[in-house]
Amino acid sequence: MAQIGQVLVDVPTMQTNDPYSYAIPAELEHQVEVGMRVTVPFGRGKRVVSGVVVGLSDVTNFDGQLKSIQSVLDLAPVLNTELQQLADWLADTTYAFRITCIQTMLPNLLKAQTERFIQPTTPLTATEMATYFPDGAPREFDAAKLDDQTVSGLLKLQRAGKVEVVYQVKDRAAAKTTTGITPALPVSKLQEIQVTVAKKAPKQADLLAYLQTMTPDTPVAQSQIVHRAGVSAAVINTAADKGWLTKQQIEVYRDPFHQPVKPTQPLKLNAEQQVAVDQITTAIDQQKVQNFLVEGVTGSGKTEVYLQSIAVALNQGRTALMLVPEIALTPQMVNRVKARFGQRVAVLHSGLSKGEQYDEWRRIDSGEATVVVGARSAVFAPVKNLGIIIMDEEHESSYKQDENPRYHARDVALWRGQYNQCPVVLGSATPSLETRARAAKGLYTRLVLAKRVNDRPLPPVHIVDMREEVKQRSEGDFSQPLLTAIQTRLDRHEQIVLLLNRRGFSSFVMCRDCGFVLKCPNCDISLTLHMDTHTMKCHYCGHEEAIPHVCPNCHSRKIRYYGTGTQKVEQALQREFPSANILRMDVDSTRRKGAHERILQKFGKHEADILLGTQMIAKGLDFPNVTLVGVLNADTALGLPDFRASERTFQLLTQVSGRAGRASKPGEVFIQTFNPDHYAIQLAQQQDYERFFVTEMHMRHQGSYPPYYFAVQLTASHEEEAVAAKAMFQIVAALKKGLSPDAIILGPTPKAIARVKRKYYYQVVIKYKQEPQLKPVLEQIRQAAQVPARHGLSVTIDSEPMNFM
DNA sequence: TTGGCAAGATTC
DNA sequence: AATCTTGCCAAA
Repeated sequence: MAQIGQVLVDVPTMQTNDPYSYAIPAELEHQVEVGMRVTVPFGRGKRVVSGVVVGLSDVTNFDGQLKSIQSVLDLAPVLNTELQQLADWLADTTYAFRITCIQTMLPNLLKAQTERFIQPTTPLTATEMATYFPDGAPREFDAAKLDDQTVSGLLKLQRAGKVEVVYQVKDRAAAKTTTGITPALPVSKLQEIQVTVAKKAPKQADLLAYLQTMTPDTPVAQSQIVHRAGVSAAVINTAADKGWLTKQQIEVYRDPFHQPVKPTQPLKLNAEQQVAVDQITTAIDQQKVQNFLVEGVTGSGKTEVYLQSIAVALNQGRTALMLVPEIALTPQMVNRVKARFGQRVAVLHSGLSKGEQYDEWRRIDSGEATVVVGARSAVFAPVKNLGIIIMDEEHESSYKQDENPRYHARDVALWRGQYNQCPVVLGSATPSLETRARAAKGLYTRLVLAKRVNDRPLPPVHIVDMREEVKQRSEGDFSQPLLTAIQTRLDRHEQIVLLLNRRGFSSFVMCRDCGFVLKCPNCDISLTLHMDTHTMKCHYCGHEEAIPHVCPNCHSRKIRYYGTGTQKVEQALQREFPSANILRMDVDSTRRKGAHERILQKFGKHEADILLGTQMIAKGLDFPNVTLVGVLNADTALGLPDFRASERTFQLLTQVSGRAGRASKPGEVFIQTFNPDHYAIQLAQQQDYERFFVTEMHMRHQGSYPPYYFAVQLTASHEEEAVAAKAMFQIVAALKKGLSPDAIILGPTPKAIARVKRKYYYQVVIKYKQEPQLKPVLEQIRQAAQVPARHGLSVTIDSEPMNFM
């Protein structure tokens, strides 16, 4: 039996990034396993923290007095062997702490929290008791919540040894329980009683009859019995008193899906779909690590290919993981999977409560659920024996996490495919350049679905040159052709989707006399006007203030709104079409839980004529009555300092264009732009992904950008601009010294938005092809960043960054 | 000398 | 992250 446990403590720092050795006390010897969470004493005081056992051994190379594991938080490991290895790989490739990686992989509820209490050790004076312990009991000790005087007073008492701090690690993982019922008598006996009470107490007889149908020793929830036997809780209580049945607490899953889904059968595939399914099937059959790129235009039936591929894996007794972007994880989508695979499906996404997430996680962990559908973090679902991994809308930037660990779900999916010897299927109508380039190199098998399932042609796309429009009409967000087109649809009672590209765009307040722009006091960006709350808000830190009526700079009254916010467009639109019903969908109108779905449902039922929204309306919606799609400002993203600006614009325009005329009615698309000649817009009009790919690859080659080069972004931030800048210059010096001359170092430069939440940001981007010294150099920078970190300087490393802002 | 505080080191 | 340790200041 192992004597020593290697524990990663829940303290995310460089110094504690390696496991610490703890003795395993005899009474826990048979309980502790690798992958379990434990609590351990940590530090010279009485501090207790949670940790994860990552190894067992009989020896340790720590030459000191070992402390003992205090308690075990799990009955079974929460990390299986695969996920343990994955955590190590993740920490290694993303430059994140190992414990942070593990926390990210586990459901939120398994993140134990420590609480600190302070209590007297010796009788205190009456005054001291009254001042510090008014309740006469130990109190929670959180320096941030108490005022300075109380804190210093308590610390003084602590130094005098009169009070002590005690720790408690609170595990929040709690399965939901309900009252369960088991028959307490054999069937024959129950039947006997049933006959005697039949006349006088028919309800009791009903209950007795039901009890006879139950499997012995298998409790059924009381609520179920009330429902099925048609008896009240009072009847059950009486029965319990008479000793006919016993009550006990049983664990149940919180069921986030109340409405039953009607099962569906596999659809007939067209030739292209069949080829795709056949190839994927072969890979599953042969347990081959063969990865696929399914490149299918909107409406080409990618989902059906996914579903039938999943069915193949399930038929072989294996499991399936399907990743979709959070925004596409609508009930529409989830129901399609549930309809095909029923109870075997588990869904993981942020819309579920913590408890529901934990329950879905347990259903997967126990093997009860064999199909997992979820957003980014679902890639860590504890599914065993994976037969296929699918990643839909592969190009979506939301697959990359923009906090530590900065992982890309695609990389994790490929790792798990390798581990499980199963194919990974990446699907998109507009694949990322990285993926498409890898397919070109033969790393992925490319499966093209060029035909739309109903053979409907893609809608005609019109480009409206807004430069001309502005010349002719003075101002406004709508061009004449678009207004005419909207009117036509309204007359025909057809629906319209209008997209306002909000990336890098907002409505701000500017003084027309002196040019003063109202800015956030904490961040380096202008405040956005919000008409619903009648305030100016900062989109980065949440700062809020009143709308000025007089310019704070020159006291002019001519301070006006500029730019285009959804609310402003909605008002203008309403003015143009007073009788039209408009639904607005943006960050504000969808903040409340489920608001997103409610708006879509309303629109689906044709309770509105026009759906006006931001990026979020571009994804996966299928409304047959929509015959017109308008993009109000196609090019606001093009000017951004990001080498993916063209790619994002092309993807967005192609995706929205696919939203028009999906059923029997023909559709039409209008794209308003100030850059009508830009290749991203031209090629989106022609829906020509291949030519866009070739053109953009050429641009990337010219600029030495991914996918020709790898990229790493380093960022330093501090409240004082000079400190952040100086740190970045030192980092650049270290990079230049350690890396080969072939590495291209861009910067240091202030970030595009240089100041966010009172901090200044400086960044540098390294582009490289082969750089064996990169990892050690970055590790060294990470080490060096530990010391100044406490003075408010933080340094982050982002491998293959998606966000350059 | 004491005691109060910030910077630095240490945590199996 | 949260202690404990160290080194330096001034008050007493």
